[in-house]
Amino acid sequence: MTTLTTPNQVTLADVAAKSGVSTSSVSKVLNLPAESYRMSDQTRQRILDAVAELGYRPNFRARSLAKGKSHTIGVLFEGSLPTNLRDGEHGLMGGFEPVLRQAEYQIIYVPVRRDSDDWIQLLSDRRVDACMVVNQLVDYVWDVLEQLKLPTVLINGVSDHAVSTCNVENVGMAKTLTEHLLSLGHQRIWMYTNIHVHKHYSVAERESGYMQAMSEAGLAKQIKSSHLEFDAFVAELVHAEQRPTAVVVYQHLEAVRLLQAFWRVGIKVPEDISVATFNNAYPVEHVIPPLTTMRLPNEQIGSQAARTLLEMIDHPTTDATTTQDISRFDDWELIVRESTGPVTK
Amino acid sequence: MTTLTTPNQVTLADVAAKSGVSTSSVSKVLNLPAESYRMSDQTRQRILDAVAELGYRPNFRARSLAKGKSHTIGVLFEGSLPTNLRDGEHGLMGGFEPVLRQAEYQIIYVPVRRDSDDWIQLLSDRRVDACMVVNQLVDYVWDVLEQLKLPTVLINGVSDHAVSTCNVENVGMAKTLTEHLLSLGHQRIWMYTNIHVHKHYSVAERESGYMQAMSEAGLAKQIKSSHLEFDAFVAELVHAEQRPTAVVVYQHLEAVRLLQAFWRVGIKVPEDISVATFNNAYPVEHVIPPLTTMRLPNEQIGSQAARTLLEMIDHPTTDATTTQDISRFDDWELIVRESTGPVTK
DNA sequence: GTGAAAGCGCTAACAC
DNA sequence: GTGTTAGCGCTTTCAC
Repeated sequence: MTTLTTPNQVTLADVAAKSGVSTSSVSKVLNLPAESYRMSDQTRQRILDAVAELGYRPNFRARSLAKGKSHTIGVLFEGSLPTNLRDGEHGLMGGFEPVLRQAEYQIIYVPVRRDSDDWIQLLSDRRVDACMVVNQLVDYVWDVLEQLKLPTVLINGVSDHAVSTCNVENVGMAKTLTEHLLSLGHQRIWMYTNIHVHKHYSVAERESGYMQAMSEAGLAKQIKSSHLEFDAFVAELVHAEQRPTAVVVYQHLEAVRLLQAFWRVGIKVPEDISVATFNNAYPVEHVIPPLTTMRLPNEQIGSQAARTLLEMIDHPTTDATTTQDISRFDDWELIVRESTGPVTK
Repeated sequence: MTTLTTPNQVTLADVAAKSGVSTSSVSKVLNLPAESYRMSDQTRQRILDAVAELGYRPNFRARSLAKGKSHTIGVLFEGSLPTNLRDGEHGLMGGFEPVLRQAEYQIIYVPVRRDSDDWIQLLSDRRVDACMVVNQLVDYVWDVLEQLKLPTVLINGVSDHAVSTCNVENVGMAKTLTEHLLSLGHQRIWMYTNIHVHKHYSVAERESGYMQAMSEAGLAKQIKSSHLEFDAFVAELVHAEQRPTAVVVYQHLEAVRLLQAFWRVGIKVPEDISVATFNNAYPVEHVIPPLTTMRLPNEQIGSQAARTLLEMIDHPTTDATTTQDISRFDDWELIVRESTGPVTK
């Protein structure tokens, strides 16, 4: 921790005056690599001392203006702040904020909407240098980003457009989760996704992982993946003549609700049915019973996305497609809790 | 929705050129009230047309530089993003963001720490115009804000210093919640606060409300407010020779955990014990059983805080204490769910 | 090795 | 009524 000096409005000129040089010399010392210009070690030291002594910090805005770069990146999402951006201490934010802060980038969070252009104004007013798009890149957003020629990284989404993406490897993850249930002796395992809420590439991928695991276990005939609304699904399950003994739920929000729904009708978890889901976010650990989940590598994804973006900003290519890089993260982790147990009959 | 024109880098000069006037005229039209200068309606209209036609938007940074104000406000908090800032769609953010956005203020979220001065650098680099401090104003933060002479509003906290604050009226809220339990016939009602986690002025206030309600019901002797660690409290309650029939929990996080703890030891909610808490945040509605809570007026608080802050920025007073205004919000709401029920024995 | 000067896009005082 | 001018704090080119 440096001394808590008054973080006053010291300017470059003050530093220059104090060290008896011009502002341009100070600027060089502060911004350019030492090799790229010539200056006596003496002067350099004098300048550095003055900077330290005055507690000088560059004015972010003035610098942006002069450089013609805003040093701001926009984080775009549809609707309200996605829960995977942050849960508790973690989430994507935990990954990209430190990286961007480190690189002295400012972040603005931008909710996008089809029927308004507030968000376009915002991107425009702030002259953002680049964007991270979270969870999906819809067409009207893509159109704008392309027009603005903004470097873009898509996080946790897929797109037909030539855009770099950072994603979870969902297939393997879902397969692992399903295999956990299989290893407990379950055979009638359903999968549930509230497709009305979650329209996302990962739905198909997780289903695919579930199906692979089932097929490999010789249970292809048992495969059943429901896309009903929540209440309809509960009704379907409860009244099934062959009720499943386990269910893989696409997302923790529905899993939590499912526990409550089962409780209402007297179905015991895990005795009557095991429940497993994705995303080790609050409150999966604190519900009744604690949920077995897959921890997603959100922080890694976030930090990789930020690094990719910085890279794109530093090395702009005219040919957008060459910068496109697709990362898949597979360092998820199965966390077994009490919502899954051995099949009982 | 205006037409989606390319939000290009149109400058004031472009507008000036297009409408055949000087940049200062354009600037006047855009920034000053019509009464404060003279200009022919014709020219004004020509300028307005050009602005519209070119889709001109001022460069936020250039404007800040010229005005010497950053048009940025810092939202300060200790540790990680407080949950009351946002839960789901609501929370304090839902209150202040629209107000500040409307006033064209930018928000930066600043985690503060005693043993580092990153955050001071951040405030300093960005030359924030003012601050909102969330949940508590600790001394080392106050010292800095005072030194920087930053207008400040404290949200959901109290302070000895002369600072404007926006708070919940906790006493009445806790009293109402306790009265709900009393009206169900409960007499042995405990209160629980994990004081190791929550060190906050509202702890005492909520306790006070609880005590008032108990006293007025002639149950002063039954008052018991525990400050133990979570597990110790559970143990104390479970093994009490006279177990309470209801418990008021300071915060929803602990209430959720309490439900789980009771489930583990076979205590039924609400048959054996009723649980009531504060903060109608996720997942109180989805746990087993759904929790009775008080909805806090977070959005109102947030928007009031933002308005107060803008006011302070616009009308700076040399005498800080005169600007101090204390608001207490009491439009909370009791939401009764299944975790509270009539006393059974 | 170092500094002068122009300019980033805008605002505001002051001329005319 | 409208334009000129001088900055805001910084970067960068280029001259010395």
